[in-house]
Amino acid sequence: MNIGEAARRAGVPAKTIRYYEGIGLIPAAGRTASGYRDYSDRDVETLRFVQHARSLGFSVKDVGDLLQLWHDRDRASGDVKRIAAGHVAAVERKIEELQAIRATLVSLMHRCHGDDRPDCPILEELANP
Amino acid sequence: MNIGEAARRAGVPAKTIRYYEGIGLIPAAGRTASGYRDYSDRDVETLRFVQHARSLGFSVKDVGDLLQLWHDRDRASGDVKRIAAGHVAAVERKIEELQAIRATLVSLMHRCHGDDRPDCPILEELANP
DNA sequence: CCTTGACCTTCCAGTGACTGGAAGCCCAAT
DNA sequence: ATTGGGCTTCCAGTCACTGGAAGGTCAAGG
Repeated sequence: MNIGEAARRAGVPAKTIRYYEGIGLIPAAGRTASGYRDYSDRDVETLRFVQHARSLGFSVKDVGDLLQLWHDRDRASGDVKRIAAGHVAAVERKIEELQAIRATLVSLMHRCHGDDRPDCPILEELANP
Repeated sequence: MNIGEAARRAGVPAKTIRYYEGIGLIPAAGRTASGYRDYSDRDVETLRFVQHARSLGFSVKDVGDLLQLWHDRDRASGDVKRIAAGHVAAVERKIEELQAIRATLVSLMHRCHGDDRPDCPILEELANP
Protein backbone atom coordinates (compact mmCIF):
# COMPACT_ATOMS: atom_id res chain seq x y z
CA MET A 1 0.00 0.00 0.00
CA ASN A 2 1.00 3.61 -0.53
CA ILE A 3 2.30 5.84 2.23
CA GLY A 4 -1.01 7.70 2.47
CA GLU A 5 -2.94 4.53 3.19
CA ALA A 6 -0.32 3.37 5.70
CA ALA A 7 -0.49 6.79 7.35
CA ARG A 8 -4.27 6.56 7.66
CA ARG A 9 -4.13 3.04 9.11
CA ALA A 10 -1.39 3.79 11.60
CA GLY A 11 -2.57 7.26 12.60
CA VAL A 12 0.75 8.86 11.70
CA PRO A 13 1.08 11.62 9.08
CA ALA A 14 2.81 10.53 5.87
CA LYS A 15 5.31 13.31 6.40
CA THR A 16 6.17 11.92 9.79
CA ILE A 17 6.60 8.40 8.41
CA ARG A 18 9.18 9.74 5.94
CA TYR A 19 10.84 11.59 8.78
CA TYR A 20 11.01 8.42 10.90
CA GLU A 21 12.58 6.61 7.97
CA GLY A 22 15.04 9.43 7.45
CA ILE A 23 16.32 9.36 11.03
CA GLY A 24 16.48 5.55 10.99
CA LEU A 25 13.76 4.95 13.56
CA ILE A 26 12.02 2.57 11.17
CA PRO A 27 13.62 0.61 8.32
CA ALA A 28 13.36 2.10 4.83
CA ALA A 29 10.17 0.94 3.15
CA GLY A 30 10.19 -1.08 -0.05
CA ARG A 31 9.62 0.73 -3.31
CA THR A 32 7.38 0.14 -6.29
CA ALA A 33 8.84 0.21 -9.81
CA SER A 34 7.98 3.91 -10.03
CA GLY A 35 9.66 4.79 -6.76
CA TYR A 36 6.66 4.99 -4.44
CA ARG A 37 7.15 3.66 -0.92
CA ASP A 38 5.29 0.38 -0.44
CA TYR A 39 4.00 -0.74 2.96
CA SER A 40 2.91 -4.13 4.23
CA ASP A 41 0.51 -4.85 7.08
CA ARG A 42 3.53 -5.63 9.22
CA ASP A 43 5.00 -2.21 8.45
CA VAL A 44 1.73 -0.64 9.56
CA GLU A 45 1.93 -2.64 12.79
CA THR A 46 5.36 -1.18 13.43
CA LEU A 47 4.06 2.31 12.74
CA ARG A 48 1.20 1.79 15.18
CA PHE A 49 3.68 0.61 17.81
CA VAL A 50 5.68 3.78 17.27
CA GLN A 51 2.55 5.92 17.34
CA HIS A 52 1.41 4.50 20.64
CA ALA A 53 4.79 4.77 22.28
CA ARG A 54 5.09 8.38 21.12
CA SER A 55 1.59 9.19 22.36
CA LEU A 56 2.70 7.96 25.79
CA GLY A 57 5.44 10.53 25.61
CA PHE A 58 8.42 8.25 25.02
CA SER A 59 11.22 10.05 23.20
CA VAL A 60 12.07 8.93 19.70
CA LYS A 61 15.25 7.41 21.09
CA ASP A 62 13.29 5.43 23.68
CA VAL A 63 10.92 4.30 20.96
CA GLY A 64 13.91 3.05 19.00
CA ASP A 65 15.08 1.06 22.02
CA LEU A 66 11.58 -0.31 22.58
CA LEU A 67 11.33 -1.34 18.93
CA GLN A 68 14.61 -3.21 19.24
CA LEU A 69 13.36 -5.05 22.31
CA TRP A 70 10.05 -5.76 20.64
CA HIS A 71 11.85 -7.45 17.77
CA ASP A 72 14.14 -9.37 20.08
CA ARG A 73 12.60 -12.68 21.08
CA ASP A 74 15.26 -13.11 23.77
CA ARG A 75 14.66 -9.76 25.42
CA ALA A 76 14.40 -9.43 29.18
CA SER A 77 11.16 -7.76 30.26
CA GLY A 78 13.28 -6.00 32.87
CA ASP A 79 14.91 -3.97 30.11
CA VAL A 80 11.54 -2.81 28.88
CA LYS A 81 10.39 -2.01 32.38
CA ARG A 82 13.53 0.00 33.05
CA ILE A 83 12.84 2.25 30.07
CA ALA A 84 9.25 2.70 31.18
CA ALA A 85 10.33 3.43 34.75
CA GLY A 86 12.76 6.08 33.60
CA HIS A 87 10.05 7.70 31.56
CA VAL A 88 7.53 7.59 34.40
CA ALA A 89 10.05 9.27 36.66
CA ALA A 90 10.56 12.04 34.12
CA VAL A 91 6.80 12.43 33.71
CA GLU A 92 6.38 12.69 37.45
CA ARG A 93 9.09 15.32 37.74
CA LYS A 94 7.38 17.30 35.01
CA ILE A 95 3.99 17.01 36.71
CA GLU A 96 5.42 18.31 39.96
CA GLU A 97 7.13 21.18 38.21
CA LEU A 98 3.91 22.14 36.47
CA GLN A 99 1.89 21.85 39.67
CA ALA A 100 4.29 24.20 41.43
CA ILE A 101 4.00 26.65 38.56
CA ARG A 102 0.25 26.35 38.60
CA ALA A 103 0.08 27.01 42.35
CA THR A 104 2.21 30.13 42.02
CA LEU A 105 0.19 31.47 39.11
CA VAL A 106 -3.14 30.78 40.76
CA SER A 107 -2.08 32.54 43.93
CA LEU A 108 -0.86 35.54 41.95
CA MET A 109 -4.04 35.68 39.93
CA HIS A 110 -6.10 35.57 43.09
CA ARG A 111 -4.50 38.75 44.25
CA CYS A 112 -4.95 40.56 40.92
CA HIS A 113 -8.15 42.54 40.40
CA GLY A 114 -8.13 41.88 36.69
CA ASP A 115 -9.97 45.07 35.84
CA ASP A 116 -9.11 48.39 34.17
CA ARG A 117 -6.89 49.61 36.97
CA PRO A 118 -3.14 49.34 36.46
CA ASP A 119 -2.00 47.94 39.80
CA CYS A 120 -1.16 44.30 39.38
CA PRO A 121 0.52 41.91 41.84
CA ILE A 122 1.42 39.60 38.98
CA LEU A 123 3.73 42.17 37.41
CA GLU A 124 5.01 43.25 40.82
CA GLU A 125 5.94 39.70 41.70
CA LEU A 126 7.66 39.15 38.36
CA ALA A 127 9.67 42.31 38.92
CA ASN A 128 10.52 41.84 42.63
CA PRO A 129 10.37 38.19 43.48
CA MET B 1 28.54 46.53 33.78
CA ASN B 2 29.57 43.79 31.37
CA ILE B 3 27.22 41.11 30.11
CA GLY B 4 28.82 38.49 32.39
CA GLU B 5 28.08 40.51 35.50
CA ALA B 6 24.54 41.24 34.33
CA ALA B 7 24.08 37.55 33.61
CA ARG B 8 25.22 36.63 37.10
CA ARG B 9 22.96 39.19 38.73
CA ALA B 10 19.88 38.29 36.69
CA GLY B 11 20.41 34.55 36.67
CA VAL B 12 20.33 34.36 32.87
CA PRO B 13 23.26 33.03 30.81
CA ALA B 14 25.11 35.71 28.84
CA LYS B 15 24.43 33.73 25.70
CA THR B 16 20.73 33.88 26.40
CA ILE B 17 20.82 37.62 26.99
CA ARG B 18 22.36 38.10 23.55
CA TYR B 19 19.71 35.82 22.14
CA TYR B 20 16.92 37.82 23.79
CA GLU B 21 18.38 40.98 22.33
CA GLY B 22 18.66 39.36 18.92
CA ILE B 23 15.00 38.37 18.79
CA GLY B 24 13.94 41.76 20.12
CA LEU B 25 12.57 40.57 23.45
CA ILE B 26 14.71 43.13 25.24
CA PRO B 27 16.08 46.38 23.81
CA ALA B 28 19.65 46.38 22.52
CA ALA B 29 22.06 47.19 25.32
CA GLY B 30 24.30 50.22 25.21
CA ARG B 31 27.90 49.73 24.13
CA THR B 32 31.24 50.80 25.52
CA ALA B 33 33.81 52.45 23.26
CA SER B 34 35.33 49.07 22.55
CA GLY B 35 32.03 47.46 21.60
CA TYR B 36 31.20 45.60 24.80
CA ARG B 37 27.54 45.58 25.82
CA ASP B 38 26.97 47.78 28.87
CA TYR B 39 24.18 47.10 31.34
CA SER B 40 22.57 49.31 33.97
CA ASP B 41 20.81 48.19 37.14
CA ARG B 42 17.55 48.87 35.36
CA ASP B 43 18.56 46.53 32.53
CA VAL B 44 19.29 43.83 35.10
CA GLU B 45 15.85 44.40 36.58
CA THR B 46 14.32 43.77 33.18
CA LEU B 47 16.38 40.63 32.78
CA ARG B 48 15.22 39.37 36.15
CA PHE B 49 11.62 40.04 35.14
CA VAL B 50 12.16 37.98 32.01
CA GLN B 51 13.90 35.24 33.95
CA HIS B 52 11.05 34.91 36.42
CA ALA B 53 8.36 34.94 33.79
CA ARG B 54 10.22 32.28 31.81
CA SER B 55 10.72 30.16 34.93
CA LEU B 56 6.94 30.21 35.37
CA GLY B 57 6.70 28.72 31.90
CA PHE B 58 5.45 31.77 29.98
CA SER B 59 6.43 31.63 26.33
CA VAL B 60 8.89 34.20 25.06
CA LYS B 61 6.02 35.86 23.22
CA ASP B 62 3.98 36.07 26.42
CA VAL B 63 7.00 37.50 28.22
CA GLY B 64 7.21 40.15 25.52
CA ASP B 65 3.57 41.05 26.08
CA LEU B 66 4.07 41.11 29.85
CA LEU B 67 7.11 43.36 29.46
CA GLN B 68 5.05 45.77 27.38
CA LEU B 69 2.34 45.88 30.03
CA TRP B 70 4.92 46.27 32.76
CA HIS B 71 6.31 49.35 31.06
CA ASP B 72 2.86 50.77 30.40
CA ARG B 73 1.69 52.88 33.32
CA ASP B 74 -1.83 52.93 31.87
CA ARG B 75 -2.16 49.17 31.56
CA ALA B 76 -5.27 47.35 32.69
CA SER B 77 -4.50 44.62 35.19
CA GLY B 78 -7.18 42.63 33.37
CA ASP B 79 -4.84 42.31 30.38
CA VAL B 80 -2.12 40.87 32.58
CA LYS B 81 -4.54 38.51 34.25
CA ARG B 82 -5.82 37.30 30.88
CA ILE B 83 -2.33 36.29 29.81
CA ALA B 84 -1.78 34.51 33.11
CA ALA B 85 -5.16 32.78 32.87
CA GLY B 86 -4.40 31.52 29.38
CA HIS B 87 -1.10 30.15 30.59
CA VAL B 88 -2.64 28.49 33.64
CA ALA B 89 -5.19 26.81 31.39
CA ALA B 90 -2.42 25.46 29.18
CA VAL B 91 -0.46 24.27 32.22
CA GLU B 92 -3.55 22.50 33.55
CA ARG B 93 -4.17 20.78 30.23
CA LYS B 94 -0.57 19.60 30.23
CA ILE B 95 -0.81 18.32 33.80
CA GLU B 96 -3.90 16.32 32.95
CA GLU B 97 -2.27 14.89 29.86
CA LEU B 98 0.78 13.85 31.85
CA GLN B 99 -1.32 12.35 34.63
CA ALA B 100 -3.19 10.23 32.11
CA ILE B 101 0.10 9.09 30.62
CA ARG B 102 1.46 8.34 34.05
CA ALA B 103 -1.61 6.28 34.98
CA THR B 104 -1.34 4.21 31.80
CA LEU B 105 2.38 3.62 32.26
CA VAL B 106 2.07 2.69 35.92
CA SER B 107 -0.69 0.20 35.18
CA LEU B 108 1.38 -1.37 32.40
CA MET B 109 4.44 -1.56 34.60
CA HIS B 110 2.43 -3.23 37.33
CA ARG B 111 1.62 -6.07 34.99
CA CYS B 112 5.22 -6.50 33.78
CA HIS B 113 7.46 -8.89 35.69
CA GLY B 114 10.53 -6.87 34.93
CA ASP B 115 12.85 -9.88 35.08
CA ASP B 116 14.87 -11.93 32.57
CA ARG B 117 11.84 -13.50 30.90
CA PRO B 118 10.77 -12.05 27.57
CA ASP B 119 7.00 -11.80 28.03
CA CYS B 120 6.07 -8.18 28.59
CA PRO B 121 2.61 -6.60 28.70
CA ILE B 122 4.15 -3.21 28.01
CA LEU B 123 5.33 -4.25 24.56
CA GLU B 124 2.12 -6.17 23.95
CA GLU B 125 0.03 -3.13 24.73
CA LEU B 126 2.15 -0.89 22.52
CA ALA B 127 1.72 -3.37 19.68
CA ASN B 128 -2.01 -4.14 20.17
CA PRO B 129 -3.65 -1.29 21.96
C1' DC C 1 56.49 46.44 27.50
C1' DC C 2 54.74 41.89 27.04
C1' DT C 3 52.27 38.05 28.05
C1' DT C 4 48.65 35.51 30.12
C1' DG C 5 44.01 34.45 30.97
C1' DA C 6 39.51 35.83 31.45
C1' DC C 7 36.32 38.22 29.24
C1' DC C 8 33.92 40.00 25.22
C1' DT C 9 32.41 40.10 20.05
C1' DT C 10 29.98 37.91 15.78
C1' DC C 11 28.37 34.17 13.18
C1' DC C 12 27.11 29.47 12.09
C1' DA C 13 25.27 25.10 13.39
C1' DG C 14 22.76 21.79 16.20
C1' DT C 15 19.07 20.28 19.44
C1' DG C 16 13.83 17.40 19.19
C1' DA C 17 10.31 16.16 16.66
C1' DC C 18 8.26 17.39 13.47
C1' DT C 19 5.72 20.58 9.78
C1' DG C 20 5.14 23.53 5.59
C1' DG C 21 6.04 24.36 1.06
C1' DA C 22 8.16 24.25 -3.63
C1' DA C 23 9.18 21.73 -7.79
C1' DG C 24 8.35 17.92 -10.22
C1' DC C 25 6.90 12.79 -11.30
C1' DC C 26 2.97 9.15 -11.37
C1' DC C 27 -1.56 7.18 -11.76
C1' DA C 28 -6.55 6.62 -12.46
C1' DA C 29 -10.56 8.53 -14.35
C1' DT C 30 -12.98 11.41 -17.50
C1' DA D 1 -5.53 14.54 -23.39
C1' DT D 2 -6.20 16.56 -19.32
C1' DT D 3 -7.45 16.93 -14.82
C1' DG D 4 -6.82 16.03 -9.79
C1' DG D 5 -4.90 13.70 -6.37
C1' DG D 6 -0.99 11.40 -4.52
C1' DC D 7 3.73 10.57 -4.52
C1' DT D 8 8.91 12.05 -4.62
C1' DT D 9 12.96 14.97 -2.81
C1' DC D 10 14.91 18.80 -0.58
C1' DC D 11 15.07 23.09 1.97
C1' DA D 12 13.36 25.98 5.52
C1' DG D 13 10.96 27.09 9.74
C1' DT D 14 9.29 26.13 14.44
C1' DC D 15 10.78 27.04 19.92
C1' DA D 16 14.13 28.52 23.03
C1' DC D 17 18.12 28.15 23.48
C1' DT D 18 23.21 26.15 23.44
C1' DG D 19 27.90 25.00 21.64
C1' DG D 20 31.78 26.26 19.32
C1' DA D 21 35.05 28.71 16.23
C1' DA D 22 37.67 32.80 15.22
C1' DG D 23 39.09 36.86 16.83
C1' DG D 24 39.14 41.52 19.67
C1' DT D 25 39.73 43.67 24.70
C1' DC D 26 41.15 44.29 29.30
C1' DA D 27 43.58 44.09 33.81
C1' DA D 28 47.24 42.05 36.36
C1' DG D 29 51.79 40.27 36.95
C1' DG D 30 56.66 39.78 35.51
